[in-house]
Amino acid sequence: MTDKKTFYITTPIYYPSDKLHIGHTYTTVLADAMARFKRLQGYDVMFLTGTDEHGQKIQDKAAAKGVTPQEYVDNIVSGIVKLWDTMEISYDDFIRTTQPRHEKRVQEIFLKMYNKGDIYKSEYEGMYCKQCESFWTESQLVDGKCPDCGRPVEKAKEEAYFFKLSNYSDKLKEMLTTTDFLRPQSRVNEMLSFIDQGLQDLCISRTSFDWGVQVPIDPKHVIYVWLDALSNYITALGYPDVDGTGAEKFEKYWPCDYHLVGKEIVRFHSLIWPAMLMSLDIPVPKHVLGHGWLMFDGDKMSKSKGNVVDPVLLIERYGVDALKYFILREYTFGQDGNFTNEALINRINYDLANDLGNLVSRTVTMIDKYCGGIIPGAGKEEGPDAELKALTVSCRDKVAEKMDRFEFHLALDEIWNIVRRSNKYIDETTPWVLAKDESCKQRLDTVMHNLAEALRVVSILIYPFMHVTSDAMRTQLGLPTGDPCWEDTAVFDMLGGQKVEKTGLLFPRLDVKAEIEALEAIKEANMKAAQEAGGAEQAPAEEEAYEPYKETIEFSDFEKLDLRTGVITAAEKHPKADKLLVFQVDFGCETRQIISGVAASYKPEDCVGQKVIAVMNLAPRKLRGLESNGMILFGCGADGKHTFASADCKPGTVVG
RNA sequence: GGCGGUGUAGCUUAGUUGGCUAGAGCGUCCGGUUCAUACCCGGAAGGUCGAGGGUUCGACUCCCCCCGCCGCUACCA
Repeated sequence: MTDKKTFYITTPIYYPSDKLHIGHTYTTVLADAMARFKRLQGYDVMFLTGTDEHGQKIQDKAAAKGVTPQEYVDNIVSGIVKLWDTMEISYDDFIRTTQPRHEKRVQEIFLKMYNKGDIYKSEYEGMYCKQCESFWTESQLVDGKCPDCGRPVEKAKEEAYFFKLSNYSDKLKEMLTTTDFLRPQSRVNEMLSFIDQGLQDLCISRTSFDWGVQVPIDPKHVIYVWLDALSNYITALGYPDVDGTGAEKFEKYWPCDYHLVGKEIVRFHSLIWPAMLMSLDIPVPKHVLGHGWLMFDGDKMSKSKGNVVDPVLLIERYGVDALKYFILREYTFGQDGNFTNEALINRINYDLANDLGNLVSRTVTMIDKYCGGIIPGAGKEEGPDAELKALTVSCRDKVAEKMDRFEFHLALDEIWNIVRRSNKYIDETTPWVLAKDESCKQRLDTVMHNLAEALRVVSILIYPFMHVTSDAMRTQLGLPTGDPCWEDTAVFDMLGGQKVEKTGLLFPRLDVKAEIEALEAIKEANMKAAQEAGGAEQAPAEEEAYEPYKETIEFSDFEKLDLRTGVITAAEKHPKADKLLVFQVDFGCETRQIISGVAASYKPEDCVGQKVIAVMNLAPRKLRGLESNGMILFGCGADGKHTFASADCKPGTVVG
């Protein structure tokens, strides 16, 4: 038992159906830096990450590969663990939703909520996206497809258990408005307006697949995604205490200090998750932090485009610390960031090689040359000494302040102020001039001492962000490596007598042009591979091509459709809807008004004169106040673009 | 359409409760230095702080309106 203040931070648990990319790396690196920083400050830290391994998608993928779901996820998860090892992520626990410790507790959580009366059985009907494991109401669909991933959905109906999310609307609103639970603040309004539109109860079980945690009171159901996945944050701490071993960790670390999540899952973490906890009568987390996405050359990264950045490749080329530094220094938490190879190489060269690396190199070299390799003790203060000292020892508070606001980039910038000031200090004191004059030996020693001190402090401050480099610096300064002491950043004159050790360059300077060419070449190869990928398991675009056929129908079913050609005689934007165009279509015998959701693909004026095929006998329906009488057929691309389906014949011709 | 965010030098961006010549990094130009990874240090040029209007002694900072971009959300028979 200690009295240390605790700090609990989590990443989302990742879905192991694909290789992780730099987006996952981003979240995890942020969490890792924060965890390491808090440990350095003396907190008792619990840093949790893991994997969310259930669901139909994994069951399907495993089946396609001819392995069991467990074998399938074991394989991928081992890769994820390896990646975090490579990245030297300092997690304290790695939870997998297929572990017994999780499964039995999720069942218990289900029971608790059920006994509370917050879970009821009903029937779910909706459009289901396998990829996202999400049901959507028809109105949520985009072009009849999953609004999240754009893939086709299928109608599904099944008996299911529901969580009374709607019961918690008021409490959630109160939580969001009276606390700083959710950051950045701009997301709060989005959540509030989402609540105001009426929260629907949440479907939390499925019967259509069985790769999941069994519902304890109804074996044919498995617990479905969010109840299973979100619970990891407490099951990992041993809640609920199902085996009588006590939930010490839960007592100690809950409520969580920070759930770090990408902006795409902010909603689940700030509505469903707290509501679940309210149902369980346990405190909600202190904060949910939504961060932005990393884009690539201004584009959203996606497998199908082949512009996914592979962290392993970058680590192999530049080292863990370089990649971490770049990620933490270049981007602002909460905002989207743009990843470019040029920015990466530039950061490495300017900040790491030129500024920090070169500073260490020149300092150690001079101590070697001028002081026989031994760091001199403190001397008389003069000239710029005071300024260097003051800046150096005051840095820690500024860093801590920035870190408390998750401003990693500003925290690093603060540290680099010491680096920049030190380089300037060398120019001001000109040690090489002092070295030529024996009478200046004392001053020279003092200058060398001060530089070594500044570097010592830097080596501690960068530890949470770049511990490999921190250790390397300390080795060169003749200091012990391993966990440095936070308190040592507040004092200046600690060194004297240590033997410096030249161990080589911290960061070699890169040939910008050559590196970018090399990275571009790799990217080109990836894009080409993505395009040529025959394996349907790769790109969504490929899956699109193999979109499963719908159920076979009889000719008599087909005959029910009345398809005819027409020509658009007038088109205008729907006055009350952004995505809708209102067409007047001449079918020979009559002109009808038909509305289509294609405003993103066509300008009204470009549609006039367009020959179309339409379903004539579809029941009329009002859309935002205007009646649509029939349906015009379009080809629907994966990117949401529509193309008119047409036959080149005169209006009114029957299509069949 | 509703709600919210955002728009600052060529690029990336700081700017707390309105107040000294709007800061920084990269790029560009000029100069200095040689301990160091052709690095480092200094200086300069470059901003109508998206457009317009208002409040004020004074606004990048507050108010109104407009434009651009982004997010959430509604409409896609």
